[in-house]
Amino acid sequence: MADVTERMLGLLSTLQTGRPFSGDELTRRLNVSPRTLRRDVDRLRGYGYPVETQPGPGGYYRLAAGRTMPPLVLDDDEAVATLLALASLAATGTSTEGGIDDAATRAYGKLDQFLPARLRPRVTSIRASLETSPQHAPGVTAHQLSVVAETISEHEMIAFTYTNARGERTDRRVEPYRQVHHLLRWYLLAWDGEREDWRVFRMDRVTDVVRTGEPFEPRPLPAGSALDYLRQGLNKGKEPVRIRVDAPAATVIDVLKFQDAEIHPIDDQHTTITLALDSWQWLILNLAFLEADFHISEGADFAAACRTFGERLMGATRT
Amino acid sequence: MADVTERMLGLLSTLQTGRPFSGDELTRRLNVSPRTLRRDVDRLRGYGYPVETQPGPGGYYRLAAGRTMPPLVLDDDEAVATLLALASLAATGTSTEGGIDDAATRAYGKLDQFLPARLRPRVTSIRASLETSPQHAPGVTAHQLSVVAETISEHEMIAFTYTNARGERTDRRVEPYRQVHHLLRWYLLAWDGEREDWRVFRMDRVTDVVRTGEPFEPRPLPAGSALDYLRQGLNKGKEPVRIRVDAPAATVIDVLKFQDAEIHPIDDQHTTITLALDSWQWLILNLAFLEADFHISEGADFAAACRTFGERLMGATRT
DNA sequence: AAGATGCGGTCAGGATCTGGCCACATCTGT
DNA sequence: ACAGATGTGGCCAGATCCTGACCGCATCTT
Repeated sequence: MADVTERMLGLLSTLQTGRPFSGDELTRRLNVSPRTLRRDVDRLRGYGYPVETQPGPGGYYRLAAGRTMPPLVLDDDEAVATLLALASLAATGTSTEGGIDDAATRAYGKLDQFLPARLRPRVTSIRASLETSPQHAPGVTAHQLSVVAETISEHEMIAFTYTNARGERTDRRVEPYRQVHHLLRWYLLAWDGEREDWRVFRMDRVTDVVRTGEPFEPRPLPAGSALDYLRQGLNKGKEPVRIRVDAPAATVIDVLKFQDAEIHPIDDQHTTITLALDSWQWLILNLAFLEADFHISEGADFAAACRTFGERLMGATRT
Repeated sequence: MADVTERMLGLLSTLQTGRPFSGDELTRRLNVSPRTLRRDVDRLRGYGYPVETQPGPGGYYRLAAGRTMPPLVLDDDEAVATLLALASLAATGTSTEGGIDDAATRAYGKLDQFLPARLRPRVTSIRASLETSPQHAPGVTAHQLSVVAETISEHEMIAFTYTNARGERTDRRVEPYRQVHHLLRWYLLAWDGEREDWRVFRMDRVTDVVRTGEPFEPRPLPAGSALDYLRQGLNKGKEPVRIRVDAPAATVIDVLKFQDAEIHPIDDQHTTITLALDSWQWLILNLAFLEADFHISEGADFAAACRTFGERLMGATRT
């Protein structure tokens, strides 16, 4: 009895010629019974190969090659971009069965079979010459993301188990609205009925997703986009802060150009910054780049965060 | 446990990427024991696929060029991964005409034609429900990357103009060896004949690539991999820093995801970070986000910067 | 030398495969 | 309409293969 995989590879090779073969002919080639041949054909179909048949006199099995690889209208750049996108995603994850990175790896290994013959040498040369830096990111399964996407489209509630950052598990039942990809993480924006509020979940902490079959009436999103809401969630509160800096206004404007702040010169060498603080860490980064002394005139919470972090920095350097 | 044939086809796809994979990584992807993996590799060898290995630290399995691949189909997860990869790459860049992100955006819009009809509803629902966060990264054209890949494969010298970080332009003529994707940037590892040494170039600073038609005799790479050499080059002249953090490794990995650092757990609640210091300000930002105590074990310059900035923060809060 | 990788034999238990048999569906040619 | 030649899929008992665990070993790097 031959190795099954070997036989399947042989059958694939035979069928990829695109010719029709009668069952009788295939059983002779493979040296198996007609029943086993039928199982083999079913097996190929299970893997996604579109094997066509026709019963009756002159009946046959045939691999519908034209449907496996439909004519592609990707131009050269698009094909290369697809390849590079897969290479990049393949390097992002934990190499777990079912993970997106695993699926991306396999797709990356197959892509040339879906491109016109003229692009194959290019794919081969890119693959041979490209290295990607591994990037650790929490695993999410392609299956879970696509199930959730379908329930969003169909306005169907889902239930799942959520594990928060401290390891506590809760069962949730929500209306799903958007999935967001942000800084190597996948998030779900959903309405939580029990809490009567919007919630953002990290998809790598979501397990045991179940489709409830229960439809919901869509409600308006809580912000312009799910991404906006996600960002707001990551930045709590907005404390008014005023800082006097020992630096010229022009310097301050240059360093704080990505910060939404009001900047006024006091004199040639001193400047006032006024802003609504959303992240003390990002403001500290800007102040670090300024490399100038400063004084916090307003903003007790920010001052407290600075004191705490300052103490921490001093403590870190003690031997 | 997957059907053996299915698993072998998946393993073939994975190995076809040309990358080296450790046994550990493959066992995780395939969800089998190490012993079974070894049998699978033997099985592939028996079918004529030349799988190379290297034992010892950094050991791996890799598929050498040789045997033709059987016809392969995209499974559901692979199709989803392709879609997500394109979505992610489309959001990464500067939206410049000709850039990879531009091509990825177009391919993302065309993916349906790529896929069997049964997957179309899934693609549609993912597209409708997914948002991706824009990520600014230096732009590179798909055309340039593929031209360079071809010259690497064909051992052909290229000429180009290079603009360094200070804006100075030089003409270069080099032997190209590898393109590397690392932390959102594309690099080229090449041998520079004039300088008689290896050089790493950022591809977004490379312009006016010209194929010279002149072949070169390949020389051995300067390190185990181009990525290793790239890391050494990027780290050259930077201060080695070692920090002990009172936080679990998983938390640290989460926060330092865009930092090129080695992160090792000491125990459940303590972690060591080892890195070459690029910018003390950016590292301080990461440490601020960690919200945990830490101690600097190595890196006198960094410690001094922390002390100075700590004093500045403390001074800023005095009334 | 220690440790991290790959290697291959052996075993018991479990899983899958096989050919034969059967009733059935579909198609073509007379 | 019918006969015959094709493909279809369930069921069964017996045979075969696969698996993880265990073990001792080889190779490579630091």
